[in-house]
Amino acid sequence: MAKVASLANVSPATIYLYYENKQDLVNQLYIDVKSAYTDKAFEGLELSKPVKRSFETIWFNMAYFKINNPEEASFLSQCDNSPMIDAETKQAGLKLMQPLFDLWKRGQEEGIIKDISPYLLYAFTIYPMAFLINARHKNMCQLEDNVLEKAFQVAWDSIKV
Amino acid sequence: MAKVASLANVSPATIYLYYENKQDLVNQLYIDVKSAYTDKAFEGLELSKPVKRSFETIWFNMAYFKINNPEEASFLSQCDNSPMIDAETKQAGLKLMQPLFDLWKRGQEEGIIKDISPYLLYAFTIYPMAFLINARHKNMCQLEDNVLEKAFQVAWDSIKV
Amino acid sequence: MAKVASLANVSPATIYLYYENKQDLVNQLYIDVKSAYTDKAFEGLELSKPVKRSFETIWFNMAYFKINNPEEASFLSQCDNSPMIDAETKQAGLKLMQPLFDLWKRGQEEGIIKDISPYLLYAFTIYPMAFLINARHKNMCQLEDNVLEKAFQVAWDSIKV
Amino acid sequence: MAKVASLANVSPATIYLYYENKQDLVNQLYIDVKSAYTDKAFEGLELSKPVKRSFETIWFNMAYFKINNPEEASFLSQCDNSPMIDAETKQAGLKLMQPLFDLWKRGQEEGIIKDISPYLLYAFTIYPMAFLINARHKNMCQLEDNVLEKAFQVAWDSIKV
DNA sequence: GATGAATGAGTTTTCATTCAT
DNA sequence: TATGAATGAAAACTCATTCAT
Repeated sequence: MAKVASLANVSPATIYLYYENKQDLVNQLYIDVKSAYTDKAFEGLELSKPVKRSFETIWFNMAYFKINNPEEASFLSQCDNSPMIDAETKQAGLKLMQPLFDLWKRGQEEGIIKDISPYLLYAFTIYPMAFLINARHKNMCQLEDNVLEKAFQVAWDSIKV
Repeated sequence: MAKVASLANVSPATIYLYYENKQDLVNQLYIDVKSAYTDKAFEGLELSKPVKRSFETIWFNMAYFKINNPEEASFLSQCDNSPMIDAETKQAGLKLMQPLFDLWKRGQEEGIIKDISPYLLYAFTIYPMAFLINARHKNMCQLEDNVLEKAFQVAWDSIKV
Repeated sequence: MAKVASLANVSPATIYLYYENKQDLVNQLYIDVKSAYTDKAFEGLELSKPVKRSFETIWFNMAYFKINNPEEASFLSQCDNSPMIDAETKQAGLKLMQPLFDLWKRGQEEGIIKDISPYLLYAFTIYPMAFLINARHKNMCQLEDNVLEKAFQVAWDSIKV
Repeated sequence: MAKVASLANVSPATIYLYYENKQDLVNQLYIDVKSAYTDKAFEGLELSKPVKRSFETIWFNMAYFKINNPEEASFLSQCDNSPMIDAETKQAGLKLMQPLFDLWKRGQEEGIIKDISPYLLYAFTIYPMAFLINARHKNMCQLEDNVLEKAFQVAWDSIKV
């Protein structure tokens, strides 16, 4: 908290005017970052377009957000894989993904996407990005545009009927 | 460290006879758990069998390890998504996966598996399990055997040619 | 101070327009509550009545005040038994008891009350109430009217000649 | 806590090896001081002696303890009149007074002491001492031996049949 | 007169680490 | 090898007080 205060050029006590405690600060930050992420994700989404097209848009939006904002991406990935965020807040974070879940449902109704739980769809198409970004960040793998194209192909192959 | 010592029925000072400091303890623990995980993963692996068969064995071995050892799985997932483990140690952990990488290479040479970086293969077939186990742990999704079968199908579809 | 301000629907800064600092606020509050207490104590007092009669009136007035205003009673008792109030203010509080001291003096002149320091008289007849109210508050003892009558009897027996 | 640590010539952290937290420290201290007090109180008590004699012994023991240990006396009086000690611990403190309660019961069976609750007996004979010691400490009243004798007389008159 | 926002100087508590034995 | 006892340094948090508006 002292470091956060110092970065914000305020006294530690000031933080407590806006957040109940450290946990509350982290929770709210998580929601804020997740919102920025999903806002970007659904940017330029036209629901009149075919399901695959829309999914592609969302997928690349997410990928570019993570590539362009590695700190935010790393923060979200840490939060999602640890008990540092309480269940309630995580649930609220998931709700922000609703448009994607709706799209998948439409895809399933159209017989384009496998009829499986959204958790599975998420796990195999969106969640893998975190790993790739992480690896990229450590210079362990490149993510040029053609690799990204391939990655999307893999994601789509995994859930298309 | 005091809590670890207490759980081990040992004085805190004793820990420092075996580990240089906390970071060292965590690093070694990471390698130990990762070893237990990969040991299980490659159990019963017969390289004479076809690539898909072998991959299936490994995949289910991994899944069952995570389901049966949720604390270990959660620990590994936390480590892999945070800076708590240093890069060097993470690299050492990855090396333990070598047999899987070799198998994939063979699959690629046989024209069965997509010709993409092992990072992509890992990201889309193995990494997603962490999300599912996590979701399962929070009672957000079930992982009965038939769901597991479906999940494997998704994983395989993502990387098969 | 923030909590006090909030309960008063006022900004913390506003408190400092009326009180120099926290100590001053507590001091003034002490005098205010003590005044309310002694005001009640001497209510309906007719000095024409015999000493014992008047003392009885005062004693029961005090008892009922404490029973009906447990928060005020507890506050006074805390103040009187701690260094939180400065000596000067405590002295001022004692002065509010003057009518009782005068009554005792009269009783002593009439040879009805033991010829001892008013501190002793106070200690053995008034001060004990604090203990009883406290005990009552913790459901450790009842204080129905007949118990109160007995208590007064005890108090009177202690100082009557 | 820092001040306590400093007085004890230890680091603040050391306190937490012996006490869970500040509340626990205060609670244990309360019990310790109360024990020292009651130990003194019942010193030289011979139950073969008559009730009044025994009570006198206890009463003066208590008085001298408070006179000789004003800091301890003040601490106990602050604790007993404030919510700083939790109910459970206060109850434990009261149990240390058991021998006095037993004596009173005997006195009541012998028809020497008024047949009233021990809370009343305590409130009117023991509790007043706190006030006197306090007043003495502020040079508001003297407590020479003859005053003490008088005070005991008052106490005894209040509860004797 | 009133206040919203801020804070300096504290508070209690934690924790990785050490060292004499 | 093992440890009980200790701690320096820092953590999270609190609170009486101030001041520009």
